[in-house]
Amino acid sequence: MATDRNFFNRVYDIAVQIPEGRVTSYGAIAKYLGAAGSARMVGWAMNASHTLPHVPAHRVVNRKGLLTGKHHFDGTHLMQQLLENEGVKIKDNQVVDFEALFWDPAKEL
DNA sequence: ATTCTGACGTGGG
DNA sequence: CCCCACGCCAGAA
Repeated sequence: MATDRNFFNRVYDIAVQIPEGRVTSYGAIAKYLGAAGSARMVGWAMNASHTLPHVPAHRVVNRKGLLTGKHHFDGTHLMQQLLENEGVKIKDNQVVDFEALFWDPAKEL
């Protein structure tokens, strides 16, 4: 894995900085990383985050605010519960007031 | 090395 | 808003 952790590290670095009760999109992170258009890789990195100590992957959703990655968590509703626990309301696998809770690294960071 | 596949995004209709 | 097709790059078989 030479291609690697550097890319993952970058994603984690951003994800970890996501404030509680806030959410962001893969594309936003990807864009901030300079990998705009390759948002998939961000998701891929998140997959690897599964092995890391603590990465708030539940705060990362797709551009529609849909909890696309909830399937990758242990439970089926773990991601939703985590978000709701932070004050983020979920409606039909979708973040309520997504635009209001949206946290753009390129803008906030 | 070749071939999918994938936690996405964008553009066109 | 929805649906469809393409692009994008990294990793696994």
